[in-house]
Amino acid sequence: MTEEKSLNFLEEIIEEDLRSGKYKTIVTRFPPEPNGYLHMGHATSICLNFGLTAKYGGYSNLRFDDTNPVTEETEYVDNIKADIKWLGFEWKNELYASDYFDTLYEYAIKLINKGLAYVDDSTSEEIALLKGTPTEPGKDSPYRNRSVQENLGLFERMKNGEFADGTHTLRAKIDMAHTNMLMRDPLLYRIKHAHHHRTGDKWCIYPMYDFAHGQSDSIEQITHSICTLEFVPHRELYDWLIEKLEIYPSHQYEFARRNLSYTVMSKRKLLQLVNEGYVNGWDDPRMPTISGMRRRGFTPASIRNFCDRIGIAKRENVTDFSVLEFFLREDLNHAAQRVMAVLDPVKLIITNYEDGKTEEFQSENGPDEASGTRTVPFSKELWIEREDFMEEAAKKWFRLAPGAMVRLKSAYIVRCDSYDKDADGNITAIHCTYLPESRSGNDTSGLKVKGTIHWVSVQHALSAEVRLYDRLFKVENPSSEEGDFKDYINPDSLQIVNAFVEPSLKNAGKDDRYQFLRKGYFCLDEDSTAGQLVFNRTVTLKDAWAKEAQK
RNA sequence: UGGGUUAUGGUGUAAAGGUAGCACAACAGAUUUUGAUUCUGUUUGUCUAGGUUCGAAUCCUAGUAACCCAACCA
Repeated sequence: MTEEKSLNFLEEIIEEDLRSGKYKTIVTRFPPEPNGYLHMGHATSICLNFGLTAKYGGYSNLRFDDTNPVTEETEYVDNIKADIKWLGFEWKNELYASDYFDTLYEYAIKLINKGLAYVDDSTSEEIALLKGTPTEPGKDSPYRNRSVQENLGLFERMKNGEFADGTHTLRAKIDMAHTNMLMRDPLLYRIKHAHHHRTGDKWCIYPMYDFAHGQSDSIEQITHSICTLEFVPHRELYDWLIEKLEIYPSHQYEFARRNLSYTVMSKRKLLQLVNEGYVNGWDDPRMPTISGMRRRGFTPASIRNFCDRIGIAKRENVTDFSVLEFFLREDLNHAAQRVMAVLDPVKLIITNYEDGKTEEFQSENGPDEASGTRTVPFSKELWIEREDFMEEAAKKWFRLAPGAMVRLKSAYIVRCDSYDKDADGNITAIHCTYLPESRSGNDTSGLKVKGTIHWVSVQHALSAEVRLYDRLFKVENPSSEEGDFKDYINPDSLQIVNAFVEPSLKNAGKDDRYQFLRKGYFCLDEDSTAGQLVFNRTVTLKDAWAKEAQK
């Protein structure tokens, strides 16, 4: 069986580079800025960068792009590393752009000596003004033609801390009339008297992204530097700097960032959700962050499979959330232990079952024979799901209704005889008779019932808090709607219920995955304690009845 | 007449002049002690207009639309 899988455009480039002998082996890097948490968009990049070197040989570095000390913190570094490991990837070297600050400083001096960089005393407003606009050329700064000696002296004084923040910058000397705004004498260094999470107070000048990223790539001899489409205009500058500096020629390639429907994926927006209390932190299970998805119960494999399947290209896109859910369910279907839990309980009383009697049934743990069985206790009074009973059976309804029969999973067939209602019209109890000869495993009743429902024995049940999560936004693309994206938050994205779960869940483990039969996939939340079980719903099961009911 | 990038079913992604394919979604059916899973089948697409060619998603010409670029952020 040779299944031919087509290549994406990056794989094509790499295969050509390998074939032509341009490279013997490839090196990529994942370059997060340690100023926030990783999200699903980063996962795409991680899978891509690490996946490429795994496929073609070579290795990937983890490099923190820590050139802005004001926003960056070590706490983020640790979380980012944990997230990448959890996703299942290993970097060859853990590196920091700040490791290269000395080299970068020398590069700057080289540029000054070549007459290709100058110190500008303009304020940021003045610089912006002289920059022009996309449709109008810029004008030269009055400081543009300083001598090499003067520039050298000023740059050194910048480094020595003789100037206040914002008073001087080092700029490349390219062309103020260039059609590419980034080539209009871009800033290379700025003054920031700030404490850096790694270099401390050694520096008060810090390189800009454009004077750090490509140079770091070059220093690490990255062969394929992969980034998102908004960096396309930077490539011209990326190449210019490498050429003028005469350093190892890394090459930049761009792909379109991945968007997911019903969520937002920018650090800025996610930060707002956290800061303004719409969610409970970066790892809130509704967040598209790696940590949030982990807490929600996503598996690393489901995320990796998703990234592989949706592919990579250069056009704008919004991937349907259902694709992610598909890979989640696919993985969980095999990984999850089956258990019974009733989320919206109503009491079912078996009138012809002996008072005080208890039986034990064996129920399968999973779809594969190998997953084995577990013991579930049964008695006269059970909790069942309120939605599994209808006073008047609908068309195609094959659950409980007056006169109707259902199978209690792994136990007996019961028939509904009557039910109790309170003054408000709420069902308070359902009375049934059971068929002793329909015992699961040796059913001699000869009856075939269409419906099977889950249950939990009242006297054996454990109570648990269950957090039911739904999509965070009501619309597919909150960012493209009128007004503020937060206006489209789904008010029902979290619903907390008190459920009854089968006693085997007493020993639920942190990494265990469960399928609450017929209800969805769940995992233990970190808020869970010995006295109070707390479960998160990862994702529901597909529900054919819900669709039928809508008709 | 700023520059750049991109256009293939509802969504994502293939097809390097030769049968428009795959996945998700949707729909129909079979199996089912989970209305799950599994299995079978069906619907839906090349931005527009010209041109080259026996033959065009692909090549040419002219349009159109969307996105990115004017942070001492990355």
